[in-house]
Amino acid sequence: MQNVLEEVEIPLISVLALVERNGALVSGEMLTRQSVELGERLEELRTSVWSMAGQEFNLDSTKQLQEVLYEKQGLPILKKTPGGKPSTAEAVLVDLARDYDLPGAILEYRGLSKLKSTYTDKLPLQINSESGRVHTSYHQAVTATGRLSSSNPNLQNIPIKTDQGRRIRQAFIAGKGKKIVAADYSQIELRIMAHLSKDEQLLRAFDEGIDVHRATASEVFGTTPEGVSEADRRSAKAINFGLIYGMQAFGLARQLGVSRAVAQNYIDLYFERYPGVANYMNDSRLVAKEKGYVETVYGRRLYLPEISAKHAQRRQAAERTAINAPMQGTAADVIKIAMSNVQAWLTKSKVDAKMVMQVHDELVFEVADPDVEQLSIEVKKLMESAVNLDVLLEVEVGVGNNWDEAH
DNA sequence: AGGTTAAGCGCG
DNA sequence: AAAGCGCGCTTAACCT
Repeated sequence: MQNVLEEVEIPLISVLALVERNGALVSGEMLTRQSVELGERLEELRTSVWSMAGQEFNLDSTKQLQEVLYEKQGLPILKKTPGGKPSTAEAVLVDLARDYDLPGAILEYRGLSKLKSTYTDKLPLQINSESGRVHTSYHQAVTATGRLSSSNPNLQNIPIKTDQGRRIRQAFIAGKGKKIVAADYSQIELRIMAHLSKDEQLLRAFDEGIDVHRATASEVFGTTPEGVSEADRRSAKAINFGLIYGMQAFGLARQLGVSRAVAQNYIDLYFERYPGVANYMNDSRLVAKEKGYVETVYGRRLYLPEISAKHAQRRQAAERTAINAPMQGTAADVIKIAMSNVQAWLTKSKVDAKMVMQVHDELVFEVADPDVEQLSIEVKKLMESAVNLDVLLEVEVGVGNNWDEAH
């Protein structure tokens, strides 16, 4: 088994070097403009928070914020940090925002501040003056699961979830006469869960090419697929993601804002409908305990010494890792194989295209206009056929003038 | 002054 | 927050 990984990891070294050298073209001007706008907005928010709080303080200071919220304003302490201090984390402030004005304003400030300090301020400074591009470093031997990591700058956490965040992504552009092509594996970890668990119901869902969250919702909540409400689909999506991470009723309840009993009921129903998945979860824990490690489809191992720990919290954490690592790790193996195959094709085909980024389940290319169609077709084919599992892999390809448009 | 940790949050 | 997995970066707080 080990040699399977060597066949992937060793050629990948040169692919990664090439991707790093290619670099991503980023418009420093666009980002700098956004920094100015964000600065003005943050200034307004700061003043408004100060007036709500009845005092001036440093919004970036956790300590001062704790004093203002919990001592001066007397808001209830819902959770504490591991260090025993009252927490001001996002999830806590979202809770508090239902009953008070201040937490919401703090959250807006925090969100925008993060975008400015990490992205719009910093990325322009990291543009290489010769290439006009940002050249990240990809690390092949950092993560526990076999994923790559990216640093200086990290291009695997560029914003996308908010409108302001997407504006940052819009600064990742294609050169003159070129396009950005982004190719994403669709639901790859869930598909791998279907492969590993051999659950008939889940395999069939992917075979039929249907919306898997909708299918889960219809199974768990006992409706027809067409009759699934938006809320039920959202719950099913949370269940599906939660399963990949080894989440239990407590966490699902928190995620969905329902009681623990209701969450437990959802999980019970799920395992009833997808018995193969239930077995797989149990087997993962057992295998980890017996062998001391778990492995991906291609034999990448993760040793879990704490799987037999007396300390329940640590043991349970190891159990969650035992469940998650084979899925996350197999997905990582798959995209690495795809990257090697895609680069081999790029090199011999002479299309005017470069692989410029990898973001866990996504590959990003910069492609000359005339070659966009050919590259899109070929990359989709190579990614979907990188490996042969019991479940189909599906890749979605998007094209645009910038990274945001390509999604 | 400079390094490390804690808290928080961006992404898959 | 985490009884939800994997990362890296920023600021403040803490320490030598």
